[in-house]
Amino acid sequence: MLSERRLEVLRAIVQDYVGTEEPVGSKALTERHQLGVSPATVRNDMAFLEDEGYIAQPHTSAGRIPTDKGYRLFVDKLAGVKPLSGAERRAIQNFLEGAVDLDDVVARTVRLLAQVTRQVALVQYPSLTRSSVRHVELLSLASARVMLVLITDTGRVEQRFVDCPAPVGENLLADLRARLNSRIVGRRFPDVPPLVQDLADSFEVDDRPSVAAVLATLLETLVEEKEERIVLGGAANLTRFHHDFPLTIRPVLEALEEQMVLLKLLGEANDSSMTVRIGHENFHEGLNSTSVVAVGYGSGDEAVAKLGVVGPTRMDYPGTMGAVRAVARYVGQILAES
Amino acid sequence: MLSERRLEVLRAIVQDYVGTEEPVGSKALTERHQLGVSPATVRNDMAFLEDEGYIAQPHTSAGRIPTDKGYRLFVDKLAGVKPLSGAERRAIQNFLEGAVDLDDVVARTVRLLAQVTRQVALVQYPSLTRSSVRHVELLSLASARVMLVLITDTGRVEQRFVDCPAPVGENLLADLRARLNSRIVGRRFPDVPPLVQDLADSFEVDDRPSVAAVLATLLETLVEEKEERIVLGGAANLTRFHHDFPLTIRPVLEALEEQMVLLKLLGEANDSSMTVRIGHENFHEGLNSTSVVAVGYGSGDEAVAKLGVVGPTRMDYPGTMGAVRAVARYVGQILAES
DNA sequence: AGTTGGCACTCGAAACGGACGAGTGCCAGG
DNA sequence: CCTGGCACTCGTCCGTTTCGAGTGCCAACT
Repeated sequence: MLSERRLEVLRAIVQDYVGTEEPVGSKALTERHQLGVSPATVRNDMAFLEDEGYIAQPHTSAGRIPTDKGYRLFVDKLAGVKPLSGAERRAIQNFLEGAVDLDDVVARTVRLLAQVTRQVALVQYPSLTRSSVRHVELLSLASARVMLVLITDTGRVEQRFVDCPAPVGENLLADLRARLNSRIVGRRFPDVPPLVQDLADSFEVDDRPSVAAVLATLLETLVEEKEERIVLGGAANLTRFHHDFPLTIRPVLEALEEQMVLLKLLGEANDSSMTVRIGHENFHEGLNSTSVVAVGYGSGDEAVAKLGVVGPTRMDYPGTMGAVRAVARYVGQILAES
Repeated sequence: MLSERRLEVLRAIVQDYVGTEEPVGSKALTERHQLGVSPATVRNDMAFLEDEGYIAQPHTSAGRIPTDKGYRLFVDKLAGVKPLSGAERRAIQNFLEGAVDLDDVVARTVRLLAQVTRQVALVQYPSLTRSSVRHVELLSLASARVMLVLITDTGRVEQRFVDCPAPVGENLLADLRARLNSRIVGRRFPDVPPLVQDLADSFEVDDRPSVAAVLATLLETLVEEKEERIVLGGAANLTRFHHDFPLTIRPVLEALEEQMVLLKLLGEANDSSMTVRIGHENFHEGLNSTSVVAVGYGSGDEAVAKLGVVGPTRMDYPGTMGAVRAVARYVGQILAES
């Protein structure tokens, strides 16, 4: 077990390194923090911390920098969540309240988050699988071509084209629309399939294939994963770190363009509590020197999607966590109002 | 006027510089191209070209690089549009045909364009102002709260919330929906306003304020500019150039995050023909060493939106122009089919 | 007039090398 | 267990040198 003072030394190292971005030595530490001991003692502690894998030195005769394990300990045990100032909170609220629709809420959120944290922001669209149905609309485009529009309680709209095996009349369409809505409006997506399973049977034999086609498309839309879109912003902030190596920025940019990767980054986070994944804890090369701070947000008690930021492992964790949490809360409020 | 050979020298300089990314000298030029003259002669020509402002030298005793003016001449007079290979064309077509809806078409297009050109790709959503109305749907959310859904012939869907001054019954809603659709379906957006101007008058006095509110929101949606969204991809390609200066990548990334800037970049392009804007011709600092190649695309004869790429001024213009044009054509085909 | 070879010159990039100093590990004494 | 002292390491900084690609100019040639 680490003694109280050694923990304190680790905390000091993390704080200084995050501030200066330079390896921190024993002398500088004692000068900038009241540890009550001499540099020599700190050196011993540092040697111990290094043996345990919490810190490392880039090269001999240089200062120490925290390892992923060190940051992990810092986040778990040593760091609180720094709340935002009142002014910042008001600014967030004002900015979000100007949004006109869901797209706008998401767009504003991502900009806001990038600006406040000065890092790369990720915002997942309210997930379909946790949403419920507000309305289903069917439109006739051509005789055998139908457009299906699905509206969720989070304000999201999905549309699909359906090619039916037989012509579909307006009466049939109206009938289907009415029955469909009466059955599934207000239902959660996962609950829908059993509710519509036998719906085709109640129609004329000739119409059943067409009805089945529409239903199939509907169910497909409900489970569609690819539509768990994630919006990204603040990529320019990447240039604030890595100032030496455009080489290191490359893989990060590439990773950020892969929706699948982003989904994983946010997706593995636990539902409501905040998740911090540090360095190699992200299962993706190229993100090995970045950390992800993510948290769920939602219109009510339950999280419907996630948002978060991606930054260097050497980030200001307390501040970032505070900002992420605050933004998530306000977005939740805004969504609840609409 | 420039002699034939001097033009040839300029072309050779552009080609070599684009290939090697290094200033090109007189000796190397004569070795790599059959100009039929000696380095000394080329030196004279270079001096002339420099006087005229087509090329410049980064420092004394270095080779020459083309200026913006030089690239301009190259693009206008010396370069053709290099068509893609058959294999590339087939790959494009296959990739685009897998799209399931408009969002998917756009997403695939931007990825494709970034991949083919190995640069940053921009794709503008089919513009609202050139679209026509396919259907308007009205849904009751709460007694005095209505959701308006507008569907365009390009498959795009816009939704808005409307807060009405008075409760809106289902009958009223159905009535309004029917009348609205009968008047404006199939119309171009700019033609809509006069068609609905007097619509409120034909309703009960009590209902008129609510109807007016819905109409107001509808008209607002029609003219909304901000929704001329532009999707961007391939930002990682930025790191292929600028390998020396992460300093230069910064402003570009920042500019690319501003929707307004992107709109301008694409928007000033002429309707159907291809536009190439080189270096300072882009009215935005930070994009002074980048060029934009843009072209309109559309489902029919007319362009409904633009797409293009952003790359360094030292880009392969013929190849890029060929790729951009090819992608635009195939996207147009795909849109026409759906 | 246009082209060519020769030549002196410029100047950035790369290689070299020593001084500097922050930082370390270790040890003996408090 | 803490502390001051000390020898050692090694990366960074900075001035110097070397090297060579490239240039401009000029006289000679066609």
